[in-house]
Order: sequence, then structure tokens, then C-alpha cells
Amino acid sequence: MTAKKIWTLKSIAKELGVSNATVSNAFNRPDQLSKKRREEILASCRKLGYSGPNKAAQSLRKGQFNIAALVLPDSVEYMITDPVASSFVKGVSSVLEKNKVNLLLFSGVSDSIDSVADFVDGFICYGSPRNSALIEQLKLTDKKVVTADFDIDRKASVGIDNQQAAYEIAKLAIKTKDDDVAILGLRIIDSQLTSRVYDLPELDLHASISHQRLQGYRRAIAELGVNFREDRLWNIPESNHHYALIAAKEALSSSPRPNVLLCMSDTIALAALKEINAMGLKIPQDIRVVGFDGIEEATRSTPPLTTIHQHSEVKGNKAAELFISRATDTITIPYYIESGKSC
Amino acid sequence: MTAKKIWTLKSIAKELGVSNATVSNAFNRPDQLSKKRREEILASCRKLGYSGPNKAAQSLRKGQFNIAALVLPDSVEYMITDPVASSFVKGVSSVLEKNKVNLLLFSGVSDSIDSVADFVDGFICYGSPRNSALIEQLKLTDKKVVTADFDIDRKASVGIDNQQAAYEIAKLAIKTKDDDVAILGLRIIDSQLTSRVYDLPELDLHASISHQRLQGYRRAIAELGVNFREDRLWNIPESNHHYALIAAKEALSSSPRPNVLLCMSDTIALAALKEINAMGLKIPQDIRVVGFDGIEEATRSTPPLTTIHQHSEVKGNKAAELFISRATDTITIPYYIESGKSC
DNA sequence: CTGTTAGCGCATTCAC
DNA sequence: GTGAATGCGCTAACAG
Repeated sequence: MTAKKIWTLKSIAKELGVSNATVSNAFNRPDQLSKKRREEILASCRKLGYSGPNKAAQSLRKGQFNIAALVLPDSVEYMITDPVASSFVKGVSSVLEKNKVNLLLFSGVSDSIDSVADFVDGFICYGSPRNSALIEQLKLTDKKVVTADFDIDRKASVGIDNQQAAYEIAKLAIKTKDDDVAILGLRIIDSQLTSRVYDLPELDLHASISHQRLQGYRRAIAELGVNFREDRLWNIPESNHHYALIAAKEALSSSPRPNVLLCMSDTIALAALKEINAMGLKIPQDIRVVGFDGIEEATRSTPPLTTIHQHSEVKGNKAAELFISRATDTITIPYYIESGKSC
Repeated sequence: MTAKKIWTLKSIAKELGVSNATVSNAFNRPDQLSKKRREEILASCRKLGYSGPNKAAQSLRKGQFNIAALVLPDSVEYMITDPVASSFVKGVSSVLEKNKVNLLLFSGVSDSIDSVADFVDGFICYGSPRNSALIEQLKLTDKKVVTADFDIDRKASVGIDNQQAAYEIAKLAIKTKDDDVAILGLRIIDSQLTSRVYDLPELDLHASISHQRLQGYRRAIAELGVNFREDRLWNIPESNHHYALIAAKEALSSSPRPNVLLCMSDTIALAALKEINAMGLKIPQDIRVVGFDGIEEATRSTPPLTTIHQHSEVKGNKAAELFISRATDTITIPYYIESGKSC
């Protein structure tokens, strides 16, 4: 058994008795040599087992890598099981795949984008990364940057009108001014704990989608003349069943029991539904619940969830298209209300 | 506003009045120079905005990239929303992140691994890629290869004993020899259609986890003396709700109606549950259903699903550990039966 | 259409 | 500790 020969552009050129420029052109610039010559060379290369110019060297030379880093809000492991994030990734990947750009998953808790900045063409940033230092770095980098569900000055971005959507769904959920409303919020404050929020900090967080949604809820509450008790706002650190269930139990066992639950994600709302069902309460007679996102599981729950459907996959598509086209537009994506049976 | 200076090792060395070897050593080989000198240099670099040697050039030089390609069974967009695959990715990413290795998502329908082979350290392959040409290429590559849920000769791999697991859950689901069993199979044949399977091809597919599970079911069926009708096997091309529902409807409307459904994934089983509930049948009195995988949603269904819990995330951990350690072991991961209420 | 050459940015070796 | 030299594998410009 002989060791497999590892060819390089230079060695294969010598083997074929042509100049290395010719081999390079055969692979990269068809117009630079006759069709016949090119076919011959490519055929010989294939026969010898040379699959083309080394991609790493090519990238170093050209400064183009065909890799997009997808910056997730949190560590990869926390995000990948979130159906909303998954849909977004799906949308991104489908467009990137078509354009032969590879997808690198990048954690939002990384120290610095420097660890990858030298070998990616740019960043697609889904939500505000937990490590806010990354945001500053993204502002400064010369690489392409596209953001989704948040903004960086003068960079391309996609998103929905969170405030308006939250407003609309709240108007649907709240029926009278005597309703007792509780809000199960997502990443309202920078805390890893599930807890009530008594004081909202006046941070940059104002730009976050959670705060926009909160403003939307508040607008509806004010407009309907409901008396919203400020101790009726919960913070849930991650959109997962575990944390959501804790908050839901706390809210549902508070007294008097709220009869309207505004949830900032479907995952949260589904946890609430489960708890409400377990308590033997009737939805929507005893208590009304609305979600946000429009994940698939929400159409299969009992009862099906009334929620904002926000086309996460399309959002991903658009983000990737902006990335590919190097445009710097701000795209607002439409949403619709998924009318379930939960309110 | 002045353009930001882009430093290179060489230019920064000149600026600092030291040799470029010294700068390189300051970043990469602390033992090669005094601590004091090193700190000085690093501090100056930080001040000037040089964040260290260019990663792309470093990689080309060293032949090490700190990127692992995760080869998915199908296109990225099809897989990312599958909760089982997501858990696996989660497990992989958590270990890679700790080792500062980046994760590149690679489609199982790509033409060739050549498009990335030159700039990754190797491949973690989750399930058999739809494009089987990739398997041949993976056999030949000099890069690291770890497989999960299938085998490539003499490469590292992780998985569970699918046959035994399927056998055990089938034994649980089938109560008497007069039971009428239907199997909702996953990727049993190479077809994009949801349909009955009348003839099983004798392909390499024998090595696939689906065929191992099928053998496990068959062993239980034979042992219990059940008369299994060969037209009671369905193929579902992807583990998603849509396809699964089609198969479930077909199976449940066949006559006589089966009273035991062996499902090769939880997603399939959940679709079946939904249909059964919609038909007004009682589980497990009228019909018993078992799944496979142990996804979280299966614990929240009505009724909770009886299934094989297979620690997908741990599987991902192990795969990544094999990758990092360059070991070539075959690891078999334990599973357990999640006793729900569906059988 | 072909061959030569100078880098892309770096790591490593070797003599000093 | 230094500085020069070589090469990782390739592309693009240029002269022929």
C-alpha cells in the first residue's frame, strides 16, 4: 500500500508539464484558456486525484472565505433547541447553501469575534448577544454584518414591528377593563433568574425586542383602561419550558389569580397552558393566554395557542440575502395573528 | 477620520522595533521570551489595535483550523428543526466550545466534502448523509472523522444498540399474539414519499439505524407469535409532523385498524397521537403507541409517550470528545425506556 | 494562450 | 533573545 500522493497546484502542474498558472486558470478562469485544454487538464487532475486548488490557501490569497458566522444570542447549546432560533437558522442556511456559503455557528458568549474574524466573510447576528462586548466589536469590524431582531448603527438588519404586534395581541387577549393581567416576559432584565421584575432598568435594553413588546402590551393596557399591577411582570431568562414553568406557577398561584397571561414567547405560553390544564382551569373561560412567535407546537397544544406568527424562517432568508448582497437595508417583515383557541 | 490601520505581524514588529519572531513568540510561545518582554509586547499590540496573528494565515501555515464540520443527514434546513438532531448538535457544540473549536454546519446533500475539507480539521457525521457519495469520500479523507448513528470502517463512532432498544419497546407495546401491529418507519427506503413498503431492498441500508430498529421490532413480533402483515409497514422520508401525519392517517384508516403502532421517532408517534385523539379513540385502551428518541415534547403530550430515551445530547458530547481526542473508539451509549401512558 | 514572479500573513529554523 | 530566510498553496499581474 502506497501513501496517497497529496497534490498541490504546483506539483500537479509539473506532473502535467504545464505552468501552474494554466492549472489555476483551468479551475478558476475558464475564459483564459481553450475549452479543450481546460477539459484535458481537469480530466487529468481528476484522474490523479487532485480536487482543485487548496481552499485555505485560496482564501488567504483572495481574502474571501465563503463562510458566514451566525452569532447566536447565547451559547450554541442554549439556542439550538429553541424552535424559533432553529427556524431562523433554517432560513439562513437555505439561502447560504444556495450561494455556496458555509455556516459557522458562533456563540454569543464568546469573548471576542477575533477568534473567527480572520476567516469568515462576515457575521449574521441573531438577537443581541449575551456578551455585549461583541456588539461593540461588530460595530467596528470591516467585515459584513447583518443583524436580526436588533440593531447596530448603520448595519443591515431585519425584524418585525414588535411593539405593534404585542399591542395587537394584547388587545385581543384583554376583554374588559376589569381583567387582571400578568406578563410573562423574556429576558426583560439581565438576570439568569426567573423572578418578578419590580424595577425596570433604563438601559440600552430599550432597544431590545422584549422591551418593545412590553411597550406594546403597556399601550394596549393603557388604552383599555386596565389597572396593571407592577408586581405582575415576570422575567424569564431563557425561552425554555423549565424556566417558563416556574414563572407560570408563580403567576398562577398569585392572588388574586390573573385571568389574562401575556407571554413573550410560545414556549412560555405552552408552559402556562400545561400548568393551567393541570390546575383544572378552563381556557379561555377562566383564563386567557396569548403567546408570541408562532411555533409549530403551538398549533398542536390543547387548546391551540393564539399568538403572533412572525415568519422566523423568512426572517432568516432575508438576513442571509442581505448578507450575500452586501446591502445595508433595514427590512421589516410582516407578521400575522394566529387565531387559536386560547383567548 | 483616519482609516483604521490594519496591522500584520511584520508591520507591528517593525513599529515596536522588535523582530517578527519575537512578536510571534509573544503570542504563541510564552516560554521563548521573558515574561516582562512578553507583557510589554502584548500591551503595545493591544494599544495599537493588533489583536494577534491572522488566523487564516496561521491556519495555512500550521495546517490546523479549529473548525469541525458537522455533516448532517440532509440539508441544514431540513435537520435543524428536528429536536433529536438539535440535541445532538447541542451536545457537540458544548464540548467543541470548551475546546475552542468552531462548528461548521455541513449539508448531507452537498456534492462533495472537498468544498470544506481544506479548511476544517475533520468531520463529525450525524447519521448517514443523504448523498452517499459523501460516505465514500469520508472513508478516504486524511482528516479526522467521527460518526454517530452509523459506521464507517475503522473510524471513531458513537451510537446506541438500536435493535435491542426497538425489541424492548415492542415487547412492551404488544400485549397478546392477537394484536394487530403497524410500523411507522423512518427512512426505511430511499424515497421522498410517504408510503407503504412492500419490498425491502437488500442494500447497505442494513447498517442503518432504521433497519436495526426494524429488526428489533421483528424479533419481538416473532417471539410473541404475532402475525405481522407485511403491508403494515410505512416509510416516512423525514421525521417531521407533516409526513408523519400522512402515514398515521393511512395506517389508522386501514382495515382492520391496527391496535399497536410502533413508531421509529417521537415526532412520528406524536403525529399518531394527535390523529388518534382526533378520531376519538382511547389510548391505550383502543390503541397503543410507542415512540423512539425521548424528546422533550413527548413528555408533554396527551397522553405522555412511552418511548426509548436515547440521550442524544450525550451522544453529541461523546462524538465531540472523540473528535478532540483523535481516538478511534466505538462507543455504545445506554438508553432507557421512558414509561409514559401511551401503552 | 503560457511561464515567471511577487506577494497573501504567518511559523519555524538557523546562525548570530 | 534577534534577524534573515524559506515555504504553507495559491492568485494575479505582467511579459512574452
